[in-house]
Formats: sequence, structure tokens, C-alpha cells
Amino acid sequence: MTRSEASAPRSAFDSDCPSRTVLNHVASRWGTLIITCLRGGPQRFYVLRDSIGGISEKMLSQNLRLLATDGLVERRVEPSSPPQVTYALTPLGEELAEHLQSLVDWVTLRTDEILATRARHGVGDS
Amino acid sequence: MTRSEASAPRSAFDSDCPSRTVLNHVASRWGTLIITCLRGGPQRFYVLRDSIGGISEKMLSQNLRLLATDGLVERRVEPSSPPQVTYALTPLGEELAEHLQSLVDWVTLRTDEILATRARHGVGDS
DNA sequence: CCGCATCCATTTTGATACTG
DNA sequence: CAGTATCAAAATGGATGCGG
Repeated sequence: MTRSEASAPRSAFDSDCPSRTVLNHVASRWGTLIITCLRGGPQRFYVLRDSIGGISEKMLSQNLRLLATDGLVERRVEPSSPPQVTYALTPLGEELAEHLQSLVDWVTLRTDEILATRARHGVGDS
Repeated sequence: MTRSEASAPRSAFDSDCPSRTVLNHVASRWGTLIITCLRGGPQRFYVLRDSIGGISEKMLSQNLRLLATDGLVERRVEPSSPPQVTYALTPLGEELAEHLQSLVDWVTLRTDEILATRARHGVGDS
């Protein structure tokens, strides 16, 4: 074989590699916060919505569905009077959550320094 | 004081907290890959573009500028014939990169399991 | 009232062409 | 080489509606 065509993309740096997709679900605007939020135990939909400032219900349910099909989050339906839907991390999700938590913690810890740098560079928000 | 208005948002879960902004720069579609990519040492613009499959020049320069104003990435200009611009992690960026690397590593490691789960749920890509 | 689907205005992203 | 300008496509969020 000539080895001319890379056969299977192997890392998240390849746009066609499955791990790229997973990374996009997880390292996304809301993914990190949703998963981190679920570390405290199973949460109701509206609790998540209220915990994660600025998220829309649409994005929340969209991301939850995505994470559910990835096997990172489990959706439980309690058929009670006002129907209760609860979301929880799977074992796989718990594992991931630890990594994300350390990321969020680091960001929280260093934000002041970063802010100071940003002031020096001339404030650009976004 | 009546405490009626939350004075200062304190975590990334508040949409107005500065750490939310930082998290968005870092835990974004491209931020994670760019920073991880820079772990190998300073890189030229076109190297980054070619290393990170699927990124557009626009998104690359936009994200690099953002990360630079955050003090995570440094932009160096060599005034040579064809002007050379190099990007490198700052010490702060290096610190962050370790966290992101462990995240990327985990995703790479677990992608097969996640794929299997997704098959069970009925494939939904995106 | 809770969870979510749908429609539409706004924002973000990407492909390509173009400049110093 | 290292970007910026331009325009089209997609993601996002808000409002709204609806079944349970």
C-alpha cells in the first residue's frame, strides 16, 4: 500500500474524527456548565435552567439530548402529577465531569489575573 | 442594605461574571484545540491552521486575538522578509493547557465507548 | 406549572477573495 | 505569509403554544 491516503482520522484535530464531535458537545458554550452543574447529583430541568445563568430552554434541552445520546447524561422521567424529568450523570459522565470541574476551577481562580491582562491590552470584551 | 441586587457575580454560572467570558473563550469549539496545539511550542499561523482540521482563517485569528488579550497566548512578530508571526503560550496559558490536554486525552480515550452508546440510542450526529 | 417543540429576529461561523 | 473584507449559511435565543 502506498500510504497515500490517511485511512482513519485519529485525533480531535481531524475534523472528521468522532472525538472531534464529542469534544464539540463537551467543550461548548453550555456543555461544560451543564455537566459541571450535574456533579451535585441529579437535577430537574428547571433547576438546571435557573442554575446556568443566561441559558435558554431551547439550548438546555438541545444540549441535554446531545449529552444523553453520548451516554454522558441520563434522562429519567417520573410519571408524577406535574411530570418530573430528572437528569443525572452516568458513570462515564462523572468521569468527564471531574476534568471539566478542574477546568472551571482553574478559570475561576485565574480570572482576576486574566482580567488584569485584558485591561493592559485595551479592553475587548465579547 | 436590602441585598435585593446581587452585587457581584462570582462564578461562571452567572452570565455576567467575567469568568464566564473566559470560559467561553477557552471551552469553545476552537479554543480548546488551539491551546492544546500550542503545547508543542510556538507555532506559526499557517501551521495552526493546517494542524486544526476544519478551522477557518477567520475563526483562527479571531480566537487567537481573544486568547492573546486574555494573556493566555502571546503573539510574536519577526520582521523578516516574508513577515513571520508566531504564537506561543504564556505561563498562564501553559497552566491552562495542562487541564485542556487532560480533557482532550480523556475524550480521545473514551470516544469508542461514547460511539457505542450513541449507536444504542439511535444515531444522532451534529 | 413543567418540559419542550416551533417560528422568527439576531448573532456567529465559514468559504472565498483580496491586500500589505 | 498573515491576515482582513465580504457575503451566505448556520447556530442561537426569545416568544409563544401546547400536552401532561
